[in-house]
Amino acid sequence: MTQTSDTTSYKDIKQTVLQRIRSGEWQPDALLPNEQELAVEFSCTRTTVNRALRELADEGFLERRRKAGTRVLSAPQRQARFTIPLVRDEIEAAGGTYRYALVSQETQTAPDWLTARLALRVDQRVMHVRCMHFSTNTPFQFEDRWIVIDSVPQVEQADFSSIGPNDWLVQTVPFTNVELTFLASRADATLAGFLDVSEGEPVFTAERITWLQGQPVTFAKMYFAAGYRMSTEF
Amino acid sequence: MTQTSDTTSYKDIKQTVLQRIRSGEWQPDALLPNEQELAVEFSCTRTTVNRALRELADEGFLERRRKAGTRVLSAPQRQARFTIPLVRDEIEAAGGTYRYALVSQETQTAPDWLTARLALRVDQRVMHVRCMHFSTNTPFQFEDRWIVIDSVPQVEQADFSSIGPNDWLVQTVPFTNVELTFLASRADATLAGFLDVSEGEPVFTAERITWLQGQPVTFAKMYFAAGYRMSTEF
DNA sequence: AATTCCATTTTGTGTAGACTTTATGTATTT
DNA sequence: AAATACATAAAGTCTACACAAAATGGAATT
Repeated sequence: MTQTSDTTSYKDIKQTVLQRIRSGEWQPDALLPNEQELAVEFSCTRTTVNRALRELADEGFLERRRKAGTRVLSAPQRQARFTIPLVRDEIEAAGGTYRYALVSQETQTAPDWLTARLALRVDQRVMHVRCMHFSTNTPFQFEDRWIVIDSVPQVEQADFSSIGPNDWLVQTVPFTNVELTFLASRADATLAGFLDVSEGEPVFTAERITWLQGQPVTFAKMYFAAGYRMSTEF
Repeated sequence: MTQTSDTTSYKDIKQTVLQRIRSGEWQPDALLPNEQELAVEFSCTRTTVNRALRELADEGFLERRRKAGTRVLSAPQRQARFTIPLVRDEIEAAGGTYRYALVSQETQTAPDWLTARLALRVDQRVMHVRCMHFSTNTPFQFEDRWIVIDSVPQVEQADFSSIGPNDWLVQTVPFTNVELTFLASRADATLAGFLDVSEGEPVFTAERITWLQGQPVTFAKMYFAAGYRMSTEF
Protein backbone atom coordinates (compact mmCIF):
# COMPACT_ATOMS: atom_id res chain seq x y z
CA MET A 1 0.00 0.00 0.00
CA THR A 2 1.09 3.53 -0.51
CA GLN A 3 0.47 6.96 0.94
CA THR A 4 -2.90 8.49 0.14
CA SER A 5 -4.56 11.68 1.31
CA ASP A 6 -6.83 9.87 3.77
CA THR A 7 -3.92 8.27 5.58
CA THR A 8 -3.62 8.82 9.28
CA SER A 9 -0.51 10.87 9.76
CA TYR A 10 1.77 10.99 12.76
CA LYS A 11 0.34 14.42 13.52
CA ASP A 12 -3.20 13.05 13.67
CA ILE A 13 -2.00 10.36 16.02
CA LYS A 14 -0.29 12.90 18.24
CA GLN A 15 -3.49 14.91 18.44
CA THR A 16 -5.61 11.88 19.21
CA VAL A 17 -3.26 10.67 21.90
CA LEU A 18 -3.20 14.11 23.52
CA GLN A 19 -6.99 14.20 23.42
CA ARG A 20 -7.19 10.88 25.19
CA ILE A 21 -4.79 12.04 27.85
CA ARG A 22 -6.68 15.28 28.36
CA SER A 23 -10.07 13.64 28.42
CA GLY A 24 -8.85 11.25 31.07
CA GLU A 25 -9.34 8.20 28.87
CA TRP A 26 -5.68 7.50 29.42
CA GLN A 27 -4.98 8.44 33.02
CA PRO A 28 -1.54 9.33 34.34
CA ASP A 29 0.65 6.24 34.72
CA ALA A 30 -1.63 4.28 32.43
CA LEU A 31 0.04 1.94 29.97
CA LEU A 32 -0.78 2.67 26.35
CA PRO A 33 -1.43 -0.09 23.83
CA ASN A 34 1.79 -1.06 22.16
CA GLU A 35 2.87 0.36 18.82
CA GLN A 36 1.65 -2.64 16.87
CA GLU A 37 -1.84 -2.39 18.35
CA LEU A 38 -2.05 1.34 17.78
CA ALA A 39 -0.90 0.84 14.21
CA VAL A 40 -3.85 -1.47 13.67
CA GLU A 41 -6.24 0.95 15.35
CA PHE A 42 -5.08 3.89 13.26
CA SER A 43 -4.65 1.79 10.14
CA CYS A 44 -1.10 2.83 9.54
CA THR A 45 2.31 1.31 9.98
CA ARG A 46 4.16 0.96 13.23
CA THR A 47 6.73 3.43 11.88
CA THR A 48 4.13 6.16 11.87
CA VAL A 49 2.90 5.36 15.36
CA ASN A 50 6.50 5.26 16.49
CA ARG A 51 7.17 8.75 15.28
CA ALA A 52 4.06 10.13 16.95
CA LEU A 53 4.83 8.52 20.31
CA ARG A 54 8.52 9.35 20.11
CA GLU A 55 7.75 13.02 19.63
CA LEU A 56 5.20 13.06 22.43
CA ALA A 57 7.75 11.47 24.71
CA ASP A 58 10.26 14.07 23.60
CA GLU A 59 7.78 16.78 24.45
CA GLY A 60 7.40 15.37 27.93
CA PHE A 61 3.95 13.78 27.79
CA LEU A 62 4.90 10.14 27.66
CA GLU A 63 7.55 7.87 29.02
CA ARG A 64 8.77 5.01 26.89
CA ARG A 65 10.84 2.01 27.83
CA ARG A 66 11.62 -1.03 25.79
CA LYS A 67 9.71 -4.04 26.88
CA ALA A 68 7.98 -1.96 29.56
CA GLY A 69 5.92 -0.05 27.03
CA THR A 70 4.63 3.51 26.88
CA ARG A 71 2.99 5.29 29.84
CA VAL A 72 1.35 8.62 30.41
CA LEU A 73 3.60 10.73 32.63
CA SER A 74 1.86 11.46 35.89
CA ALA A 75 3.52 14.77 36.53
CA PRO A 76 3.88 16.02 33.01
CA GLN A 77 7.47 17.21 33.12
CA ARG A 78 6.73 19.71 30.47
CA GLN A 79 9.65 21.58 29.22
CA ALA A 80 9.67 25.26 28.56
CA ARG A 81 11.75 26.07 25.56
CA PHE A 82 13.29 29.46 25.91
CA THR A 83 14.69 30.80 22.72
CA ILE A 84 17.47 32.98 23.99
CA PRO A 85 17.40 35.88 21.59
CA LEU A 86 20.31 38.06 20.69
CA VAL A 87 19.96 41.37 22.45
CA ARG A 88 19.72 43.27 19.19
CA ASP A 89 16.91 41.04 17.92
CA GLU A 90 15.04 41.34 21.19
CA ILE A 91 15.22 45.13 21.14
CA GLU A 92 14.28 45.44 17.50
CA ALA A 93 11.42 42.98 17.88
CA ALA A 94 10.04 45.28 20.56
CA GLY A 95 10.22 48.19 18.16
CA GLY A 96 13.29 49.83 19.65
CA THR A 97 16.47 50.96 17.96
CA TYR A 98 19.50 49.03 19.11
CA ARG A 99 22.60 50.88 20.26
CA TYR A 100 25.77 49.37 21.66
CA ALA A 101 28.41 51.03 23.80
CA LEU A 102 31.69 49.67 25.10
CA VAL A 103 32.42 50.50 28.72
CA SER A 104 35.78 48.87 29.24
CA GLN A 105 38.03 46.24 27.70
CA GLU A 106 41.22 44.87 29.22
CA THR A 107 43.19 41.68 29.60
CA GLN A 108 43.95 40.51 33.08
CA THR A 109 44.66 37.47 35.16
CA ALA A 110 41.44 35.63 35.94
CA PRO A 111 40.10 36.53 39.37
CA ASP A 112 39.84 33.67 41.83
CA TRP A 113 36.07 33.30 41.66
CA LEU A 114 36.24 33.01 37.86
CA THR A 115 39.09 30.50 38.04
CA ALA A 116 36.93 28.40 40.32
CA ARG A 117 33.76 28.86 38.33
CA LEU A 118 35.28 27.89 34.98
CA ALA A 119 37.84 25.43 36.38
CA LEU A 120 40.69 27.44 34.90
CA ARG A 121 44.34 26.89 35.73
CA VAL A 122 45.75 29.43 38.14
CA ASP A 123 46.96 32.66 36.61
CA GLN A 124 45.24 31.94 33.31
CA ARG A 125 44.64 35.16 31.44
CA VAL A 126 41.24 36.46 30.37
CA MET A 127 39.82 39.38 28.43
CA HIS A 128 37.38 41.35 30.55
CA VAL A 129 34.77 43.33 28.61
CA ARG A 130 31.99 45.46 30.01
CA CYS A 131 29.41 47.01 27.73
CA MET A 132 25.92 48.44 27.49
CA HIS A 133 23.01 47.65 25.22
CA PHE A 134 20.45 50.40 24.71
CA SER A 135 16.96 50.39 23.28
CA THR A 136 16.42 53.80 21.71
CA ASN A 137 18.84 55.33 24.24
CA THR A 138 17.16 53.70 27.23
CA PRO A 139 19.43 51.31 29.09
CA PHE A 140 18.39 47.77 28.30
CA GLN A 141 21.18 45.51 29.48
CA PHE A 142 24.59 45.79 31.11
CA GLU A 143 26.91 43.00 30.10
CA ASP A 144 29.93 41.92 32.12
CA ARG A 145 31.94 39.33 30.24
CA TRP A 146 35.14 37.35 30.56
CA ILE A 147 36.70 35.51 27.64
CA VAL A 148 39.37 32.87 28.20
CA ILE A 149 42.31 33.88 26.04
CA ASP A 150 43.81 30.39 25.79
CA SER A 151 40.52 29.18 24.33
CA VAL A 152 40.13 32.08 21.91
CA PRO A 153 43.60 33.51 21.19
CA GLN A 154 42.25 35.84 18.48
CA VAL A 155 40.44 37.81 21.16
CA GLU A 156 43.65 39.68 21.98
CA GLN A 157 43.39 41.41 18.62
CA ALA A 158 39.64 41.99 18.86
CA ASP A 159 38.27 45.50 19.22
CA PHE A 160 34.94 45.66 20.97
CA SER A 161 34.35 49.36 20.53
CA SER A 162 31.85 48.89 17.75
CA ILE A 163 30.86 45.22 17.89
CA GLY A 164 29.63 43.52 21.04
CA PRO A 165 31.60 40.60 22.44
CA ASN A 166 28.64 38.30 22.02
CA ASP A 167 28.24 39.10 18.33
CA TRP A 168 31.99 38.72 17.89
CA LEU A 169 32.05 35.36 19.65
CA VAL A 170 29.10 34.02 17.72
CA GLN A 171 30.91 34.83 14.49
CA THR A 172 34.27 33.57 15.66
CA VAL A 173 33.86 30.60 17.94
CA PRO A 174 31.39 27.81 17.66
CA PHE A 175 30.34 26.36 20.98
CA THR A 176 29.31 22.99 22.16
CA ASN A 177 27.81 23.50 25.53
CA VAL A 178 26.07 26.25 27.41
CA GLU A 179 25.00 26.64 31.00
CA LEU A 180 22.38 29.30 31.53
CA THR A 181 21.24 30.57 34.90
CA PHE A 182 18.61 33.09 35.86
CA LEU A 183 18.58 34.89 39.17
CA ALA A 184 17.58 38.09 40.87
CA SER A 185 20.40 40.31 42.02
CA ARG A 186 20.68 43.62 43.79
CA ALA A 187 21.88 46.74 41.98
CA ASP A 188 25.11 48.02 43.47
CA ALA A 189 26.21 51.61 42.88
CA THR A 190 27.97 50.87 39.57
CA LEU A 191 25.14 48.81 38.17
CA ALA A 192 22.54 51.32 39.34
CA GLY A 193 24.39 53.98 37.41
CA PHE A 194 24.55 51.98 34.20
CA LEU A 195 20.95 50.81 34.28
CA ASP A 196 19.51 54.06 35.60
CA VAL A 197 17.83 52.53 38.64
CA SER A 198 18.20 53.22 42.34
CA GLU A 199 20.88 51.41 44.28
CA GLY A 200 19.48 48.30 45.91
CA GLU A 201 16.77 47.73 43.29
CA PRO A 202 16.19 44.15 42.13
CA VAL A 203 17.79 43.37 38.79
CA PHE A 204 16.90 40.37 36.65
CA THR A 205 20.16 38.67 35.81
CA ALA A 206 21.25 35.94 33.44
CA GLU A 207 24.57 34.16 33.64
CA ARG A 208 25.92 32.22 30.75
CA ILE A 209 28.91 29.92 30.60
CA THR A 210 29.99 28.59 27.24
CA TRP A 211 32.30 25.70 26.49
CA LEU A 212 33.91 24.42 23.34
CA GLN A 213 34.60 20.72 23.58
CA GLY A 214 35.10 20.82 27.32
CA GLN A 215 37.21 23.98 27.27
CA PRO A 216 35.65 27.02 28.95
CA VAL A 217 35.29 29.83 26.45
CA THR A 218 33.42 32.63 28.15
CA PHE A 219 31.46 33.65 31.19
CA ALA A 220 28.91 36.45 30.92
CA LYS A 221 26.67 38.18 33.40
CA MET A 222 23.82 40.09 31.84
CA TYR A 223 21.93 42.55 33.99
CA PHE A 224 18.58 43.67 32.65
CA ALA A 225 16.89 47.02 33.13
CA ALA A 226 14.05 47.43 35.61
CA GLY A 227 10.82 45.71 34.69
CA TYR A 228 12.41 43.11 32.43
CA ARG A 229 10.45 39.91 32.04
CA MET A 230 11.71 36.72 30.40
CA SER A 231 8.67 35.02 28.99
CA THR A 232 7.76 31.91 27.08
CA GLU A 233 4.70 29.93 26.07
CA PHE A 234 4.45 26.20 25.71
CA MET B 1 20.26 -4.28 2.41
CA THR B 2 19.55 -4.44 6.07
CA GLN B 3 20.80 -2.89 9.28
CA THR B 4 24.19 -4.05 10.45
CA SER B 5 26.40 -2.91 13.31
CA ASP B 6 28.68 -0.90 11.03
CA THR B 7 25.82 1.15 9.64
CA THR B 8 25.95 4.90 9.86
CA SER B 9 23.19 5.89 12.22
CA TYR B 10 21.29 9.13 12.35
CA LYS B 11 23.23 9.96 15.50
CA ASP B 12 26.53 9.57 13.71
CA ILE B 13 25.28 11.86 11.00
CA LYS B 14 24.18 14.46 13.53
CA GLN B 15 27.61 14.39 15.11
CA THR B 16 29.39 14.68 11.80
CA VAL B 17 27.22 17.55 10.66
CA LEU B 18 27.80 19.39 13.94
CA GLN B 19 31.54 18.81 13.57
CA ARG B 20 31.51 20.33 10.12
CA ILE B 21 29.60 23.34 11.35
CA ARG B 22 31.95 23.80 14.28
CA SER B 23 35.07 23.33 12.24
CA GLY B 24 33.85 25.96 9.82
CA GLU B 25 33.70 23.53 6.93
CA TRP B 26 30.05 24.49 6.63
CA GLN B 27 29.90 28.20 7.34
CA PRO B 28 26.77 29.98 8.54
CA ASP B 29 24.25 30.43 5.73
CA ALA B 30 25.97 27.76 3.69
CA LEU B 31 23.77 25.38 1.79
CA LEU B 32 24.25 21.74 2.70
CA PRO B 33 24.27 18.99 0.10
CA ASN B 34 20.77 17.64 -0.33
CA GLU B 35 19.53 14.57 1.46
CA GLN B 36 20.13 12.29 -1.50
CA GLU B 37 23.76 13.36 -1.79
CA LEU B 38 24.38 13.01 1.92
CA ALA B 39 22.77 9.58 1.85
CA VAL B 40 25.34 8.53 -0.74
CA GLU B 41 28.20 10.06 1.23
CA PHE B 42 27.20 8.34 4.46
CA SER B 43 26.15 5.14 2.67
CA CYS B 44 22.73 5.08 4.20
CA THR B 45 19.23 5.82 3.07
CA ARG B 46 17.68 9.23 2.67
CA THR B 47 15.33 8.35 5.54
CA THR B 48 18.25 8.23 7.93
CA VAL B 49 19.76 11.48 6.69
CA ASN B 50 16.31 13.04 6.95
CA ARG B 51 15.96 12.16 10.57
CA ALA B 52 19.39 13.53 11.43
CA LEU B 53 18.82 16.83 9.65
CA ARG B 54 15.26 17.13 10.92
CA GLU B 55 16.42 16.81 14.51
CA LEU B 56 19.27 19.26 14.02
CA ALA B 57 16.80 21.74 12.57
CA ASP B 58 14.53 21.13 15.52
CA GLU B 59 17.43 21.83 17.85
CA GLY B 60 18.03 25.14 16.16
CA PHE B 61 21.21 24.47 14.17
CA LEU B 62 19.79 24.22 10.69
CA GLU B 63 17.04 25.75 8.65
CA ARG B 64 15.24 23.58 6.15
CA ARG B 65 12.91 24.60 3.37
CA ARG B 66 11.50 22.46 0.64
CA LYS B 67 13.08 23.05 -2.69
CA ALA B 68 15.39 25.63 -1.10
CA GLY B 69 17.40 23.02 0.77
CA THR B 70 19.10 22.98 4.14
CA ARG B 71 21.25 25.83 5.47
CA VAL B 72 23.39 26.42 8.52
CA LEU B 73 21.70 29.01 10.70
CA SER B 74 23.89 32.07 10.98
CA ALA B 75 22.77 33.11 14.43
CA PRO B 76 22.19 29.76 16.03
CA GLN B 77 18.89 30.42 17.78
CA ARG B 78 19.62 27.76 20.30
CA GLN B 79 16.86 26.93 22.61
CA ALA B 80 17.27 26.36 26.28
CA ARG B 81 14.95 23.72 27.57
CA PHE B 82 13.93 24.39 31.11
CA THR B 83 12.32 21.48 32.77
CA ILE B 84 10.12 23.16 35.32
CA PRO B 85 10.29 20.81 38.25
CA LEU B 86 7.63 20.38 40.86
CA VAL B 87 8.70 22.15 44.03
CA ARG B 88 8.77 18.93 46.00
CA ASP B 89 11.02 17.23 43.45
CA GLU B 90 13.34 20.19 43.35
CA ILE B 91 13.70 20.28 47.11
CA GLU B 92 14.18 16.54 47.46
CA ALA B 93 16.68 16.46 44.61
CA ALA B 94 18.73 18.98 46.56
CA GLY B 95 18.66 16.69 49.57
CA GLY B 96 16.09 18.64 51.57
CA THR B 97 12.91 17.46 53.21
CA TYR B 98 9.80 18.96 51.69
CA ARG B 99 7.19 20.58 53.90
CA TYR B 100 4.06 22.37 52.79
CA ALA B 101 2.00 24.90 54.71
CA LEU B 102 -1.23 26.61 53.76
CA VAL B 103 -1.36 30.31 54.52
CA SER B 104 -4.81 31.27 53.34
CA GLN B 105 -7.59 29.99 51.13
CA GLU B 106 -10.72 31.90 50.16
CA THR B 107 -13.07 32.47 47.28
CA GLN B 108 -13.51 36.00 46.07
CA THR B 109 -14.37 38.07 43.05
CA ALA B 110 -11.38 38.35 40.76
CA PRO B 111 -9.46 41.59 41.30
CA ASP B 112 -9.30 43.91 38.33
CA TRP B 113 -5.69 43.20 37.46
CA LEU B 114 -6.42 39.47 37.35
CA THR B 115 -9.53 39.97 35.26
CA ALA B 116 -7.42 41.90 32.78
CA ARG B 117 -4.51 39.47 32.89
CA LEU B 118 -6.60 36.37 32.27
CA ALA B 119 -9.26 38.03 30.13
CA LEU B 120 -11.97 37.02 32.59
CA ARG B 121 -15.51 38.34 32.52
CA VAL B 122 -16.20 41.00 35.12
CA ASP B 123 -17.12 39.72 38.55
CA GLN B 124 -15.98 36.19 37.76
CA ARG B 125 -15.17 34.32 40.95
CA VAL B 126 -11.81 32.83 41.81
CA MET B 127 -10.25 30.78 44.57
CA HIS B 128 -7.29 32.58 46.08
CA VAL B 129 -4.71 30.36 47.75
CA ARG B 130 -1.49 31.41 49.40
CA CYS B 131 0.96 28.84 50.68
CA MET B 132 4.56 28.13 51.60
CA HIS B 133 6.99 25.46 50.55
CA PHE B 134 9.83 24.67 52.91
CA SER B 135 13.06 22.77 52.48
CA THR B 136 13.87 21.23 55.85
CA ASN B 137 12.06 24.10 57.58
CA THR B 138 13.88 26.78 55.61
CA PRO B 139 11.54 28.89 53.49
CA PHE B 140 11.95 27.86 49.86
CA GLN B 141 9.04 29.38 47.97
CA PHE B 142 5.98 31.47 48.65
CA GLU B 143 3.14 30.72 46.24
CA ASP B 144 0.31 33.12 45.53
CA ARG B 145 -2.29 31.49 43.32
CA TRP B 146 -5.67 32.20 41.81
CA ILE B 147 -7.86 29.48 40.33
CA VAL B 148 -10.78 30.33 38.07
CA ILE B 149 -13.82 28.64 39.58
CA ASP B 150 -15.82 28.51 36.36
CA SER B 151 -12.97 26.57 34.74
CA VAL B 152 -12.50 24.18 37.69
CA PRO B 153 -15.78 23.99 39.61
CA GLN B 154 -14.49 21.19 41.86
CA VAL B 155 -12.07 23.63 43.43
CA GLU B 156 -14.83 24.95 45.70
CA GLN B 157 -14.77 21.63 47.53
CA ALA B 158 -10.99 21.36 47.55
CA ASP B 159 -9.09 21.61 50.81
CA PHE B 160 -5.57 22.88 50.43
CA SER B 161 -4.50 22.45 54.02
CA SER B 162 -2.48 19.33 53.33
CA ILE B 163 -2.05 19.24 49.57
CA GLY B 164 -0.66 22.14 47.56
CA PRO B 165 -2.83 23.74 44.89
CA ASN B 166 -0.32 22.86 42.21
CA ASP B 167 -0.30 19.17 43.11
CA TRP B 168 -4.08 19.25 43.27
CA LEU B 169 -4.41 20.91 39.88
CA VAL B 170 -1.96 18.57 38.21
CA GLN B 171 -4.04 15.63 39.41
CA THR B 172 -7.37 17.22 38.58
CA VAL B 173 -7.11 19.35 35.46
CA PRO B 174 -5.12 18.66 32.36
CA PHE B 175 -3.84 21.75 30.64
CA THR B 176 -3.15 22.69 27.12
CA ASN B 177 -1.18 25.85 27.28
CA VAL B 178 1.18 27.54 29.66
CA GLU B 179 2.77 30.96 29.76
CA LEU B 180 5.79 31.18 31.99
CA THR B 181 7.55 34.38 32.95
CA PHE B 182 10.64 35.02 35.04
CA LEU B 183 11.36 38.33 36.66
CA ALA B 184 13.06 39.96 39.62
CA SER B 185 10.75 41.55 42.14
CA ARG B 186 11.21 43.43 45.38
CA ALA B 187 10.23 41.88 48.71
CA ASP B 188 7.46 43.84 50.37
CA ALA B 189 6.81 43.52 54.10
CA THR B 190 4.54 40.47 53.77
CA LEU B 191 6.82 38.60 51.41
CA ALA B 192 9.89 39.47 53.46
CA GLY B 193 8.18 37.88 56.44
CA PHE B 194 7.32 34.68 54.63
CA LEU B 195 10.68 34.23 52.96
CA ASP B 196 12.73 35.41 55.91
CA VAL B 197 14.58 38.14 54.04
CA SER B 198 14.83 41.87 54.59
CA GLU B 199 12.21 44.11 53.08
CA GLY B 200 13.35 45.44 49.74
CA GLU B 201 15.54 42.46 48.91
CA PRO B 202 15.46 41.15 45.35
CA VAL B 203 13.31 38.05 44.95
CA PHE B 204 13.47 35.74 41.96
CA THR B 205 9.89 35.33 40.78
CA ALA B 206 8.12 33.07 38.33
CA GLU B 207 4.63 33.70 37.01
CA ARG B 208 2.65 30.96 35.42
CA ILE B 209 -0.64 31.18 33.58
CA THR B 210 -2.33 27.96 32.56
CA TRP B 211 -5.13 27.47 30.07
CA LEU B 212 -7.32 24.53 29.15
CA GLN B 213 -8.48 24.78 25.57
CA GLY B 214 -8.47 28.57 25.58
CA GLN B 215 -10.09 28.88 29.02
CA PRO B 216 -7.91 30.42 31.72
CA VAL B 217 -7.47 27.97 34.58
CA THR B 218 -5.00 29.45 37.01
CA PHE B 219 -2.52 32.22 37.60
CA ALA B 220 0.34 31.66 40.01
CA LYS B 221 3.12 33.84 41.31
CA MET B 222 5.98 31.94 42.85
CA TYR B 223 8.48 33.87 44.95
CA PHE B 224 11.75 32.09 45.64
CA ALA B 225 13.94 32.43 48.70
CA ALA B 226 17.12 34.48 48.58
CA GLY B 227 19.92 33.05 46.49
CA TYR B 228 17.67 30.97 44.26
CA ARG B 229 19.08 30.24 40.81
CA MET B 230 17.17 28.73 37.92
CA SER B 231 19.68 26.84 35.86
CA THR B 232 19.86 24.75 32.73
CA GLU B 233 22.44 23.27 30.41
CA PHE B 234 22.13 22.77 26.69
C1' DA C 1 14.79 -16.77 50.00
C1' DA C 2 17.88 -14.87 47.06
C1' DT C 3 20.38 -14.85 42.93
C1' DT C 4 21.35 -15.84 38.26
C1' DC C 5 19.96 -16.78 33.73
C1' DC C 6 17.20 -16.51 29.73
C1' DA C 7 13.24 -16.25 26.55
C1' DT C 8 10.20 -12.82 25.16
C1' DT C 9 8.19 -8.48 24.54
C1' DT C 10 8.44 -3.83 23.24
C1' DT C 11 10.64 0.02 21.61
C1' DG C 12 14.65 1.70 18.62
C1' DT C 13 16.55 2.19 14.28
C1' DG C 14 17.80 0.98 9.65
C1' DT C 15 16.70 -0.22 4.39
C1' DA C 16 14.18 0.48 0.16
C1' DG C 17 10.95 2.74 -2.30
C1' DA C 18 7.01 5.78 -3.40
C1' DC C 19 4.00 9.56 -3.23
C1' DT C 20 3.09 14.52 -1.44
C1' DT C 21 3.81 19.24 -0.63
C1' DT C 22 6.09 23.42 -1.03
C1' DA C 23 8.36 27.04 -3.15
C1' DT C 24 11.80 28.52 -6.34
C1' DG C 25 13.48 30.08 -10.48
C1' DT C 26 12.56 30.35 -15.20
C1' DA C 27 9.78 31.01 -19.06
C1' DT C 28 5.92 33.19 -20.75
C1' DT C 29 2.69 36.59 -21.05
C1' DT C 30 0.83 41.06 -20.13
C1' DA D 1 9.16 45.89 -16.21
C1' DA D 2 5.83 43.42 -13.88
C1' DA D 3 2.79 39.74 -13.26
C1' DT D 4 1.55 35.03 -14.08
C1' DA D 5 2.10 30.16 -15.03
C1' DC D 6 4.63 26.10 -14.67
C1' DA D 7 8.15 22.44 -14.45
C1' DT D 8 11.00 20.79 -11.09
C1' DA D 9 13.88 20.18 -7.10
C1' DA D 10 14.03 19.37 -2.36
C1' DA D 11 12.19 18.24 1.87
C1' DG D 12 8.11 15.83 4.18
C1' DT D 13 5.82 11.74 5.09
C1' DC D 14 4.10 7.11 4.58
C1' DT D 15 4.44 1.88 3.62
C1' DA D 16 6.45 -2.46 4.46
C1' DC D 17 9.75 -5.06 6.39
C1' DA D 18 13.88 -6.43 9.17
C1' DC D 19 17.08 -6.66 12.67
C1' DA D 20 18.93 -4.56 17.24
C1' DA D 21 18.82 -3.53 22.01
C1' DA D 22 16.91 -3.24 26.38
C1' DA D 23 14.55 -4.83 30.22
C1' DT D 24 11.02 -7.52 32.41
C1' DG D 25 9.22 -11.41 34.51
C1' DG D 26 9.55 -15.92 35.28
C1' DA D 27 12.26 -20.24 35.43
C1' DA D 28 16.14 -22.45 37.09
C1' DT D 29 19.68 -22.62 40.31
C1' DT D 30 22.11 -21.81 44.45
